[in-house]
Amino acid sequence: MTTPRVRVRFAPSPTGPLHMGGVRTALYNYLFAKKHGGDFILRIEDTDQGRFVAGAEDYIVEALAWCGISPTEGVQYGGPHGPYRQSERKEMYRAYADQLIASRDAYYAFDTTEELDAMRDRLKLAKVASPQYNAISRETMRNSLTLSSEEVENLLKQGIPYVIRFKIPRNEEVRVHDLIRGWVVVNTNQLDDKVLFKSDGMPTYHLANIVDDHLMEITHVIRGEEWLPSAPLHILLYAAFDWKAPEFAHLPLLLRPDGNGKLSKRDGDRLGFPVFPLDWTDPTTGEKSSGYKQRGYFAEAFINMLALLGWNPGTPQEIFSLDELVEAFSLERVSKAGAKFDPDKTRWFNQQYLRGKTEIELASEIKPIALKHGFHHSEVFLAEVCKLMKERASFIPEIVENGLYFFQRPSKMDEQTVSKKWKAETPANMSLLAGRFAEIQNFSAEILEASFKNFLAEKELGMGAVLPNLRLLITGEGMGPGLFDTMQLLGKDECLNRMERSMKILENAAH
RNA sequence: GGCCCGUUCGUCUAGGGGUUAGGACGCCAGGUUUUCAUCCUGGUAGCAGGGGUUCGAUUCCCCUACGGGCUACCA
Repeated sequence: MTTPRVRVRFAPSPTGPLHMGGVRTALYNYLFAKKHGGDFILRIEDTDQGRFVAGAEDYIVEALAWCGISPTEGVQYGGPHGPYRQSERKEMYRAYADQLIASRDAYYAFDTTEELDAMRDRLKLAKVASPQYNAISRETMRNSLTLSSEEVENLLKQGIPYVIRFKIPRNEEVRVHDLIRGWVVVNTNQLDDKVLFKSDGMPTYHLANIVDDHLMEITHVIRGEEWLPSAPLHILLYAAFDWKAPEFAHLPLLLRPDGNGKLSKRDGDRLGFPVFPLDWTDPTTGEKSSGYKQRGYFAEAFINMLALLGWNPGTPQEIFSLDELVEAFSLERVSKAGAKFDPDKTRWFNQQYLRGKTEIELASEIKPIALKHGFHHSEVFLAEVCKLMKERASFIPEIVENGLYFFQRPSKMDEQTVSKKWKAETPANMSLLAGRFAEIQNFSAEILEASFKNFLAEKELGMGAVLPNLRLLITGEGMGPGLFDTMQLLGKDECLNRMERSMKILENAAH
């Protein structure tokens, strides 16, 4: 007997943008598939027509693509097990529901919403621990178990709306084996007769999921912990169809950074970090949410951070490329407890990746940002800026935003530096310095520095008294990268121009 | 409420019957730097509580507490 090829799936519903928790689930599926030389399938579970959100599917596909998680088969990718959108598989689910009716594992239920509510209220009043449609309460409801076959026939013929419910057996132990948690045992008395097929002609998640996983030959179901309570139902469903159930692995949840509870979009807004991979605008409300990509995060850093939230390689290594993650990944090293998301650590990861880039790579990254500011500088110039700013930025946009003076003349002088360093005798010294710089032919950092130091020696001045003021005139700031490097990049004419201009600004401000 | 899952520094985590309980992020201090950042060195801080089992429990078992998830004709 040969072990079947590993096949996993990520099966989101298109009800909105893909949350970073969803990205992590997709990532773990992808890593597991690649690790075992298997397939990663992207399936869209759009059986709830009421919650369908336009553009959500495209968002999911684009977000995964940005992350470098590419499905072997799936929606918008194609493959031999298609279609991969459940709404397009609608017809086939009905036959499976009928099969369970025929085998008496499922039944028709004609109860209205009002009747269901009344039943639950009644049970609540009777202090029943968990009021639900189950082996006991179904005896009092209108379904094909309580109604005569003629009545059922009649109702069906009349077109009375109905659902198909799964008949959960009474008082049986269901054992679910979870690759992360071990055995989980649940008594069927805790389970209710789940609706498998809705009155609108669509299957529910439970039916569609099991049927598709079977038809698509899924070997491992890796999904969020929120699905653990319904795993026993799924086991029962596989048994009813007489299908071999896949292996299960329920992933710990991603928790909010402060307090408790699972990470939500609200937390991102409140604490100022994205919860989505890409920007998203809600098509109905127009509400905008920012994404990691647009905030300047590298996909590799984002993925690296996500991989280590709930999994660890068992070695001190923290920086992993996607290929390295594939190599190192194993479900055994996934932790059981939920993990709080840490925006600071995410920033650190991004900084590590930024460091790893060459100046040329960074230059092409900042080009569009510079352009947005109206800066049309050459790539050579941009690369020089990146070289000077690289160590002082965690995000790509910071290179431009914290170094605006590379692109434009400063219009105001940093107040703190002015009040601390700018003295009565400073203007005279600055003018003298400008005169020295004007004589320099080869305007290089080395020569500038030498000239500057000569000046200090002659005037018997300290570095700390003069240099901050020179920086102020050139950049308008009290801090920044090596000043002589900055000046070399800006060039002689520009520097002299700035010195004169900035001194005028300071002069005017003094009056 | 019921059922299920979980609990090692503030956070992510390693470890596992005998360890000075290790690392990373953050934070703090010192050094380097004209400055800021980087970098280097060091520091702070943790086994939820109570019972067992054991020569010995943070590690195994039970209980409690706390946290989370589920409890729809949503996924």
